[in-house]
Amino acid sequence: MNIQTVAEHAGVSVATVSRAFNFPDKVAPSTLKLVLRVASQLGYLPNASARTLRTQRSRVIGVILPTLLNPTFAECLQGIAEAAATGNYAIIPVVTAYEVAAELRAVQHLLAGNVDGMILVVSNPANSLALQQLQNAGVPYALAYNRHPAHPCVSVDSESASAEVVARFAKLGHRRIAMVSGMLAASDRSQQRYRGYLMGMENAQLEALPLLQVPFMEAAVDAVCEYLTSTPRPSAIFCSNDLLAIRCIRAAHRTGLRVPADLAVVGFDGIALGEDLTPALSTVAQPNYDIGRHAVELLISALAAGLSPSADDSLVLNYAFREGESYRSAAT
Amino acid sequence: MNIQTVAEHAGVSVATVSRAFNFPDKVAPSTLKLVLRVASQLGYLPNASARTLRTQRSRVIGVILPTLLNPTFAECLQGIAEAAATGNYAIIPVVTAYEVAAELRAVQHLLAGNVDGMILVVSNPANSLALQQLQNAGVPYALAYNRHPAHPCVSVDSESASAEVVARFAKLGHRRIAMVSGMLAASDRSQQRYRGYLMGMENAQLEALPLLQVPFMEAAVDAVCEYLTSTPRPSAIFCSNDLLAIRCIRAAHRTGLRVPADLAVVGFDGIALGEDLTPALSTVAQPNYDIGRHAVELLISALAAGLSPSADDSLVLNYAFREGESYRSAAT
DNA sequence: GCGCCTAATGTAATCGATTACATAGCAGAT
DNA sequence: ATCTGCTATGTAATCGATTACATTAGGCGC
Repeated sequence: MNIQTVAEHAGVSVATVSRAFNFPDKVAPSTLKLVLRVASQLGYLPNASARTLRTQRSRVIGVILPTLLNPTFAECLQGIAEAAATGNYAIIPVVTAYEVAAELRAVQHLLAGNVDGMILVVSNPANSLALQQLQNAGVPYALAYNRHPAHPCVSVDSESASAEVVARFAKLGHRRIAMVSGMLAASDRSQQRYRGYLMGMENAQLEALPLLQVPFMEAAVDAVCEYLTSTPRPSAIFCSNDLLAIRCIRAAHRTGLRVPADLAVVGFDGIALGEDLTPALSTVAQPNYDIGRHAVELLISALAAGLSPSADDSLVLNYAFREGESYRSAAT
Repeated sequence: MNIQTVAEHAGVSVATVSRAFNFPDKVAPSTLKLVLRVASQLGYLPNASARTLRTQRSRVIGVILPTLLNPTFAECLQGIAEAAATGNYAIIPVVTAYEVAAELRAVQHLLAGNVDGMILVVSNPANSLALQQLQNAGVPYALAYNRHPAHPCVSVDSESASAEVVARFAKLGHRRIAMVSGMLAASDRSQQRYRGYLMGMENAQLEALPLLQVPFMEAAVDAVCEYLTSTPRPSAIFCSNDLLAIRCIRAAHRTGLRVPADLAVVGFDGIALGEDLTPALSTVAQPNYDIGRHAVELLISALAAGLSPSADDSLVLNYAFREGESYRSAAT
């Protein structure tokens, strides 16, 4: 079913049919009604590829993110999906499993796919080949979670947030405050959070403990168990994300420690599930949904104006420390 | 950058360039090398819309699912995404928030978007307008999680699984076994699980308790708290999904009950997070990732053969009862 | 050396929209 | 009555690929 057929059935030209759909007030009201009736009778829907080919605009946004198995990104993608739908855009998500090679492939693939713009969460914007590729292709984009002065980013101030967590721990009397993260090399966020931790410790005049980097999520519980049975053990743990925090709590229980009585645990991300756990997860809650939503809105409004988002458009959203129940004063 | 330009730079015709990309063995090796070199120098990538327009195949799969805020579907989408990428397909996901009107809109939108096929999780395949629409558009599709004899589905036997859960409870001495679910009307899965519960109770010669239907996730904890303080309270609760189960555990703690000592809780879905909770969530683990993956593989292999998946292609995957720690013998 | 077959390449139609430009018709001004 | 200007509509070029069909050039058998 194409525009030609509709035109014939309605006894008008293809131009009129096209206008009926794209500029309804450019055709006589009677003609408009006729065309729309015929079109819906025939079940006509304008062919997206033809339109894209002609107009050079696809109304599709590519999305590149590490994984959907972390609810943080799933929540973010939900925000992206809804905002895109609202703006009449479709999305094509691609997952990278935190691998930079996959980021590059994804960009390449999406570029070939004629997307109008892209939202991405990259490993590290500072040295990302994917972003470079994107820039000299001239395709508009916005980063989510990442933070870099040279790129349009929607993020939160992970560093301050992390320092604040440490400050709270310190204020409650914790002295041995440890940090657990994934591999620092895998993400700029972990790095920022670690810097925040170090800063927080310095501010509190406490000695930073060696960072525990967990290479794989699956290895987390065992690694933390081992860490907790070494002496002297920390009284508080700050985790660079909520999934790790949940595993720390599990590790604590497994080694016979009660949370928060014997060990305080705070995460980072604010996944929705955390609130329903027992103990409710204490965490730095990022507005994951809104990070996605804002990134899309940023991109879409730039697209509407016919330009690319610039670094000046970057947004720093507020985080909120979520009290939870996995955290409290140091035992005395 | 288009095929024309590449052809000129390489001193060949557009047909040769096209063949170099699509049928490399139909051009002389020397020409092939030349064309590919020129193309990569110019950064040429075949325009997807033009190709789609001409070939009538987009290599895009539409995906319709309720939400990404439930890790069940996020895990499934991860499987879909990876399988699609492996098969060289892109995906366009659309979320419906469990609303049938949104399902219909999504189908319409994706049909207009020239997708080659669709994967969907609908509210109820038995009376889905979206599926009808899809069928008379002749677009190949496969359902995930849904179960219906007239459609190609990838699912697990929710009914048997649920009956099995009840049987296990009964075997451990539980007599007052309750079920909590979302609104039954919202999904065929809940209905199947409820039927399984009823069947299980009958098999165990126990009296089924009235079903607690929770209208919104946010209302779950309060609703369950109220339910648990009514007398006589159940000693075991079977939840139609893991998110509810997690909230039941929270509700139990809030009303002063220990899990599993005072109340046994079993969920359904097998979200990855459940394993890391304390107590580890007991649940009917569905292979969420594989459900997505198989649905895509089913669809892709039908597409490759130039036809639509049929109801006969339906797959019933195995579920596994995950023991967890939120469940044990009734107190005596 | 001639004809035939095959391999390599080229020419041009085609997919289905959008849109610049052309044209027709009609109202109002002069 | 003629001209001007505006509205409604039509004609045809165009976007960038794929591919049926045409053409050319060697290779091989006889």
